[in-house]
Amino acid sequence: MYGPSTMPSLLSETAMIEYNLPGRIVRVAPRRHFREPFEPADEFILVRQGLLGLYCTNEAGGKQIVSLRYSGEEVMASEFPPAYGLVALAPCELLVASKGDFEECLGRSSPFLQLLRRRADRHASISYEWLLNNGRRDTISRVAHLLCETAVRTDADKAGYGLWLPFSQQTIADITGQTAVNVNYVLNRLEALSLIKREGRRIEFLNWRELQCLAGFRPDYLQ
Amino acid sequence: MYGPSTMPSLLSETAMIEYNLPGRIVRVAPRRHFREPFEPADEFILVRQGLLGLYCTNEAGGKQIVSLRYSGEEVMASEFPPAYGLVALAPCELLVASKGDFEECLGRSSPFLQLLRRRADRHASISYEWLLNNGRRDTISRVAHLLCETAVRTDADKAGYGLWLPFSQQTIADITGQTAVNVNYVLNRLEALSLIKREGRRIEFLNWRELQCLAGFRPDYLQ
DNA sequence: CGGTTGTTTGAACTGATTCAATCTGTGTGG
DNA sequence: CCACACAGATTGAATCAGTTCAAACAACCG
Repeated sequence: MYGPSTMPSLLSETAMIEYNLPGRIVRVAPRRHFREPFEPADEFILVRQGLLGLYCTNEAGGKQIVSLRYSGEEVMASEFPPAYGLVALAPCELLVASKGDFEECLGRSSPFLQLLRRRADRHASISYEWLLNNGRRDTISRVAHLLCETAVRTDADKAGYGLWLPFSQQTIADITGQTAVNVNYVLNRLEALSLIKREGRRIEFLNWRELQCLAGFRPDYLQ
Repeated sequence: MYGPSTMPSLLSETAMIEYNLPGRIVRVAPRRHFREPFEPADEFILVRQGLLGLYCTNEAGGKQIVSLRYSGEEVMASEFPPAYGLVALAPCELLVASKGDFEECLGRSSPFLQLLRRRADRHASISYEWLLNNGRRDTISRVAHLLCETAVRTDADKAGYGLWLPFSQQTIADITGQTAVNVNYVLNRLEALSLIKREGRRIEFLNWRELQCLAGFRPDYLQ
């Protein structure tokens, strides 16, 4: 994919994709659905800026966010229309490439393939952790866990100024499988426990160690 | 991987793996843990017979089964020790191959790679569906959904003699994130609704259509 | 300014858990 | 063949975590 001298050495993984894959840039406003469940997904998507959520819905209209793609991460094309749709959880700038171009690029470059395998692996690990979270932890631990994961994935400062949460409380509810009302209670509880301090969506971690413990958070699964 | 004339044409996908990948055969008794969480996973595993569960545990010892691998399916090797362990949910016969041999085989054959990508895709779809299930459906729908999924994945007869469930009620609880006691209630409820009939672990589907509806089951995600 | 999205709070309700006990089937060793 | 152990299934009663419904409030944006 990249010849030894044709590419700057400290280009990040993501830039490596962007550099090699032809595609169009699409901007999506927050809360907009970029793709509905069961629509064909014959395009590869790279999130250049923003945050994309993969969501499923049940018959009653309940929404469950099943995966998050932060800036620099990707959504694979799939052979069959997937059961999940895509929402922009923040203003997004996407690089959208055709499946053909993507496959071609994949066939051309072994490092590119390696990279995507590693990433698929990581997404799977996170799914498993979320299943554990939603299946076997109470709501306060679930929210605490999401805070920890978000801090690590966005590389937030765990001691100083903290984390700017990219989620509304409703979105936290959609991720952790509960109601927005309860998320509000739980955030207050975390604050009452002196584990975090809140100002709007900004979260300051008052006791990162203790919060991880309550959440059962072990960053290993993020590699 | 296979030359046009060196391989019988109706060999299944799985046989294709088995045929090409050197490895040792391991037998695992039911309920035995084949690998604990956070142990290195430097081997590729093919389930030749039986049923393997990938599970995670929380601090309190609660177990969550996060994925199932039926006969013919595989567990990938991973670069880092994964947070999940492996349990045999039925007597298992596994083909265990070294990561080196696996990678070599992968590099050699493009169809093999395609196959594994398709499978990884499917595993991801199932994880997403499980997240929706555990996050946004009540316990009766969750169990109904698992019954439907199991019937389709094991290719059970949906009208006639039905399905032999490979799970104890505790295992169903570990998959659907509830207690074994409640699973028992729920199975009785499904029977009272005349959706299924039970004799031990054998499930007869009295109204497959209606059961799918209650479960919110759409087989699409299984391809 | 008015409309929309998001946050907060209270009170009533309920689905599911917890704890505890009993019962069934199955395999094992004496 | 019986006795025993063990995994699994079943049932009941008390409790509680989290939902639901409803309403008010704050913040944001064009």
